[in-house]
Amino acid sequence: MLDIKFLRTNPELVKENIRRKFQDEKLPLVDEVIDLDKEFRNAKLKGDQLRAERKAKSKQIGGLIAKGEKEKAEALKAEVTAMGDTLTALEQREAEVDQKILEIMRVIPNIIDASVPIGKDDSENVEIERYGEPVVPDYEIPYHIDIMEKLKGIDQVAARKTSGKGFYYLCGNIARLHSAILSYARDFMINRGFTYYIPPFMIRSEVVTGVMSFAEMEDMMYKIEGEDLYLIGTSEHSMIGKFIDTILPEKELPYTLTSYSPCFRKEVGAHTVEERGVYRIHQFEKQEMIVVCKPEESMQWFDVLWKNTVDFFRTLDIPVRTLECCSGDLADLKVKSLDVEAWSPRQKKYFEVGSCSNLGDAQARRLGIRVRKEDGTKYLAHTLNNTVVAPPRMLIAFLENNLNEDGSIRIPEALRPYMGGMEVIPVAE
RNA sequence: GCGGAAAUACCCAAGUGGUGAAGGGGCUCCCCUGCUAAGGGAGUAGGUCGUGUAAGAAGCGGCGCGAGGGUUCAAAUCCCUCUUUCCGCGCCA
Repeated sequence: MLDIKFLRTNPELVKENIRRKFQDEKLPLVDEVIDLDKEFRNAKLKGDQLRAERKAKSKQIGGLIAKGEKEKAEALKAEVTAMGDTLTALEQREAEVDQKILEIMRVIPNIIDASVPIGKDDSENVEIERYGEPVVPDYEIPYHIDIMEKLKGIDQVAARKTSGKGFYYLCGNIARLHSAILSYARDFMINRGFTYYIPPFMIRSEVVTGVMSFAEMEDMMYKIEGEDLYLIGTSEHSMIGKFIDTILPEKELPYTLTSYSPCFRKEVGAHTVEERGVYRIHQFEKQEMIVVCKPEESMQWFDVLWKNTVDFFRTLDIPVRTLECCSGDLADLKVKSLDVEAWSPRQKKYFEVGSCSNLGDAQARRLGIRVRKEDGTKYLAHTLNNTVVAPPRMLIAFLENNLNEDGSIRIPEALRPYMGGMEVIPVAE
């Protein structure tokens, strides 16, 4: 979310940014919100004046009553009552316009970083760098579900019975592998100086509407019936929610946090749940990183964050590449974003396993995340987030890249301590 | 889950409808004093919005006493809903 003052003084810049994101349909919103802003400030000024008058007169009434001058008091009362309707109407309009402004400001995209490549959609994202050799072995790599089934590691039939499409039972060594990856990811991030968090898995609607739009909420969030609670779609929801309306002492920055949580998503909308597979599902688990820092440091942290993910995957012998989101593929709140993609030897292409974002001060402005300097002055923090790993999806890459010809799975050295020393997951009898 | 009590500033805390939300501690500045302690004086309601401006300055104004509504000429104060904390009981991995 942009600062309305910034928009007011730089409307052309904001429009140019909208064009660069190929959202021309939003162009009229800029002038519209400028007009609304004018109206709001007008109404506010008039309202303030009326309120000041009411306040002063009410005090006079008190004085008159104390002195016993009842008639004068009554006359004054009538005056204040008379201005009541005007004020009520004004206040209503004020609130209405304010709400409208907020709605529009939430839709006008954040100013993208100068380094973001211009492009319409994800087909124009730009590859930054590859890490590791994308190998295609000379034996066939089966679909990941088939690999898992051969290892007796998944039961989707039962999951459909108990929970429906988009759920899974992981079992045996695959379930253990899943947990091992998360534990390893946790320690990996702790070793890089991040603080480990296990957040609430349910949050109040107040927090949900803070971190996403109503449309997103409808399409993603599961609501608990009869409670004002929603299942989180990512730990970012509770981790950023934690900072809503807070003023942080500057000396405590940066906050570098890594959180684990299950994630629940309805996945209504453009993509639907995968019929067969664990690529897009209603429930998964994820290790995440969150950084809250000074504005001048956010780009450095951005680099640190995505490199963490790359390093993590490399220690598991999975080739990855990073892909920079072009302007059109960048979510409205983001200044800059990179996808980390893992190699799929079966599909002979890379696929998304993580997403690293710098939100600049937009999220902080929307949620009231401020920093107080030693001298007492305040500014908005910058926020960033990135996936460390989301195992069910990453298992696809893991299994495909570490599959032996006989169907067994190599366990990379880094992971062995978390698998009880196991070097290979053997084919089930 | 039930019953009771509570929520005011950095901390403690007064305030049951009426002019500027007491008082104390702490903190900041000043005075006094070989130094320190003690003492004296001044300041200290965050935050946010508007106005103002070269400016995120000064000044002025609105809102603001856990949050949101309501009653009233006027609400920290009265009413309703919610949240949180403490105490007691119940339930529970």
